[in-house]
Amino acid sequence: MGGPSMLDHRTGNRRAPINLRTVIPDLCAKCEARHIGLCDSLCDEDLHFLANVGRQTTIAKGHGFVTEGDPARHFFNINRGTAKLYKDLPDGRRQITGFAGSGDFIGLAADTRYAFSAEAIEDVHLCRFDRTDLRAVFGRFPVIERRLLDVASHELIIAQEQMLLLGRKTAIERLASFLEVWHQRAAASPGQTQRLTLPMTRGDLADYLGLTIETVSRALSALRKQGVIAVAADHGVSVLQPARLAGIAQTVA
Amino acid sequence: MGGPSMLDHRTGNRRAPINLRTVIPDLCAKCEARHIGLCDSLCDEDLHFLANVGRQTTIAKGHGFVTEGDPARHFFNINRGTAKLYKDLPDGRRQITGFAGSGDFIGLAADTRYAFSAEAIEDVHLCRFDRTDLRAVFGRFPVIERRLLDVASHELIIAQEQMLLLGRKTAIERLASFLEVWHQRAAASPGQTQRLTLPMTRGDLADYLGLTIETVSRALSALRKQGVIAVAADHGVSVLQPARLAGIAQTVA
DNA sequence: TCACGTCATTGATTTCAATCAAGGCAGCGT
DNA sequence: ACGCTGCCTTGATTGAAATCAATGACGTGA
Repeated sequence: MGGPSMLDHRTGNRRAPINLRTVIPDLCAKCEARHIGLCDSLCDEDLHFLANVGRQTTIAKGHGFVTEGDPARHFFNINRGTAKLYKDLPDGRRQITGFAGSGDFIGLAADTRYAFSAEAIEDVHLCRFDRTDLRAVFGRFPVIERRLLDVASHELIIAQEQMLLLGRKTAIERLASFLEVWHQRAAASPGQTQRLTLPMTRGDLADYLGLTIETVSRALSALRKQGVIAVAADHGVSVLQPARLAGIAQTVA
Repeated sequence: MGGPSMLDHRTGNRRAPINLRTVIPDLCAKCEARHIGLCDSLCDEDLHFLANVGRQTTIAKGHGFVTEGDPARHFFNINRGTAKLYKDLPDGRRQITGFAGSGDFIGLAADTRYAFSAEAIEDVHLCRFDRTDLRAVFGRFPVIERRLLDVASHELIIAQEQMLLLGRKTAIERLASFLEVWHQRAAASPGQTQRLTLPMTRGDLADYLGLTIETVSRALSALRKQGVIAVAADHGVSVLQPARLAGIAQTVA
């Protein structure tokens, strides 16, 4: 205790990039007992502190766990599964603002009340913790606050890209853009190359892309007939021609 | 030096809300010499530090000062005037992702490169500073980093609201939503009650709402014919029936 | 095995906003 | 005064996606 690495995590001046996917689950110290990883060393006091913060929870597929307008008491970090985040209009129209998967953080877009609703589209394992506790975490580990600002900035970039999609792209361009993003994400993680398994239904896709179910289906068929993708029964999609997909998606660079 | 207020701004534990509109311009210490206001007291070292950070600049109406894809070297804080932030597709389609006015912060939605372009739609006075300097500012005044996280969170909320607008609202609902927001904002600041002067052209409005110029014009005419608003020549709009406007806008709550 | 509900695909028709087109108005420089 | 340009409005027509409609595939439970 008191060594240089100790100082590091307190000041937040650590050089090595810290991935939130590893940082935040470690806050669920009580549940998963993976205390180390936040930084090189933690003192007993830190461990004791972390042991009382997060709370591991499981949300069954199809169940909501955040409701727009409710007091924003919690933050969430997803360990496994996928959730959809959405906003509804009084007459039932819905806009899905994003899908949150493993490692993703839910609850940034909230002031005193949640600005969105959230529902599990697969069984979701997540770590829940109080906003008040989070404030204490910031005080103790400034690097986390810095990291959250980076996360928020990145989400803003994504959001602006989605505005471009919703405001100015055609149906087929929207589908291609979506597949492009998920293809990139899948390719980034080591494993299979071009085969994707999308966890969401056509309805979710429609609500995400600002279209109807029928138009999503037609756009997928169009891409399939052009030989750009292959569609399987189990929500599986194979990207056969990534370059053409990117071209259709109007990806700038 | 060393008093309680000193401790406050160093630890960022100040209770009173700090408005970025007052905080960040003060970083332009060299230009405006309004050093006090960040917190109750600053030591000589702080003043010297602040005197070398921001740089006051003026951007003439119609001129761009951020280009999407360029290395993101600077942050900006607007002191006066309005800028539009936008993304373009290769074929010229444009989506304006937001308008930044007095006190607003530009540059959060950037990683190593800008994810958007920015152009002044009025003469803009802004304070420019380097991202590298900003990092040092964070180290010295943690309260600013905390405040920036709040700002980013709020922008995420706005962005999600805009996704709902672009993905699911009709033309007239989009116009009404836009006027509703600007009406609220204007009403919040003391002064005139219902009269707005919009700084942007119909074209900008169209690019912001995901419509065409003609459709924006028609929607404005429709609202005018319904007696909800009155439209003046100089981009002036008076909200005559705020409640009906909100109803048309499908504002949830 | 069958009935039922959910989800997806495809076709026919309608509709809302885009496009095409014309004209008005204000500012500006010559 | 004149023409010019940029900006806005309004009308006529077109078009892309929504809506309406029918059908098929799949999983589940009786």
